[in-house]
Amino acid sequence: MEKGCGSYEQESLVMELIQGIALAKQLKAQMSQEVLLAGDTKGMLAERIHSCLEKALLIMKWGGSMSMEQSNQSVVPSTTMPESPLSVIGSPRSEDFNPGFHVQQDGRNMSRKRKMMPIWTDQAKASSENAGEGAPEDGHSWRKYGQKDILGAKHPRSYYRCTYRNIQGCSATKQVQRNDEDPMLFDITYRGSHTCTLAPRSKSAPTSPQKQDRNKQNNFAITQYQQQPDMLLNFQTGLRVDTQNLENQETGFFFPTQEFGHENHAFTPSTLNHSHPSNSFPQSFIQSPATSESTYFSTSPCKTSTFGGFNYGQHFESDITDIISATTSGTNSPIIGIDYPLEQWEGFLCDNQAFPTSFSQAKE
DNA sequence: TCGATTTGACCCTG
DNA sequence: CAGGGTCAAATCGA
Repeated sequence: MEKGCGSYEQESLVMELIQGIALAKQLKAQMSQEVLLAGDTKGMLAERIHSCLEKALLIMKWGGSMSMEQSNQSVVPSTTMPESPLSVIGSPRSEDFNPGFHVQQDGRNMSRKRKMMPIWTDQAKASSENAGEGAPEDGHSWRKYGQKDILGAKHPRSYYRCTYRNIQGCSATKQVQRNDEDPMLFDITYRGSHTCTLAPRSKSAPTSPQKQDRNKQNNFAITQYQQQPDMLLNFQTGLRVDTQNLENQETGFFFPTQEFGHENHAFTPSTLNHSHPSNSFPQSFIQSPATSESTYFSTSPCKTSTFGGFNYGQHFESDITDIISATTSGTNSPIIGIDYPLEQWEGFLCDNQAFPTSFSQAKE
């Protein structure tokens, strides 16, 4: 794989992120008691900082992780959101690195692909509108393809895939199941990320030709982890770095995808390896498809998510090697890289020692 | 008519 | 072999 920008800088970034995580943990710990007494705003903020730092770290290490062995230095996420009953899905599943593969008719490929899927869990509370109905709207267009009664579960599990699967080979799927304890809650498990460039359901997010050109220029083309189109849009058009409002912001820390804005998402990668980030800058964010839109269109103000399932286990390396080679050697893969120059990241990181300060979406 | 949903069957994994 | 995940034909509805 081609190296992106210098690994030294990237490693430094990773170190900074690790430090940030540690600091956030400290902050969270110190605040925990008062949080219990005085509401959770600060605690939530700390939690979000922590979670987002972890996420950022994972992002930073994403590319490098491909060639690294499992490390005991993993930054193990220690917490989930207090209100989240979800735990990390820690099974050693990785991700769908090549959504460009069409729908496999071959069962072996399919199972292999299934194994490679990244997994997020999310939890959304049913709104009054959709209470008693299906899964809450998350801004993406899903098509139900199955339903199954799950052993020990009171409610059946529904299976959805991206509507644009056939058109663009988008491999994103999700499973929706009502929570046993609270039927108003939906446990949502996402697999794979959206590779479709068609506009999400609730807003138009056209992919400009310039974006694709710039992607080529950036040449970060790690394509195995595809982006949410809306996320690309966020990066391209809406991202701004706000280093001043952090303390004033009730909701504080916005990740570029916005999902941390007013929803309580806990990003808890099951594994964050710490080793040399020798690969190019990771292009892809691990992002819950639901959350990319949910800030705008959330059906619920009470939503938690957990990211997990990334475990670069023994099978990972061999699996990914095949796919990486397949992907990088090809020229017609549906590459959608982050449309955000690395220099901007670096600048951002360098200019904000207390990284992350605050991402927020520039909304009109 | 076409896209979405339902549902029984089949396949894969552990 | 059991259970979960997906397929695909049948059905529904706009």
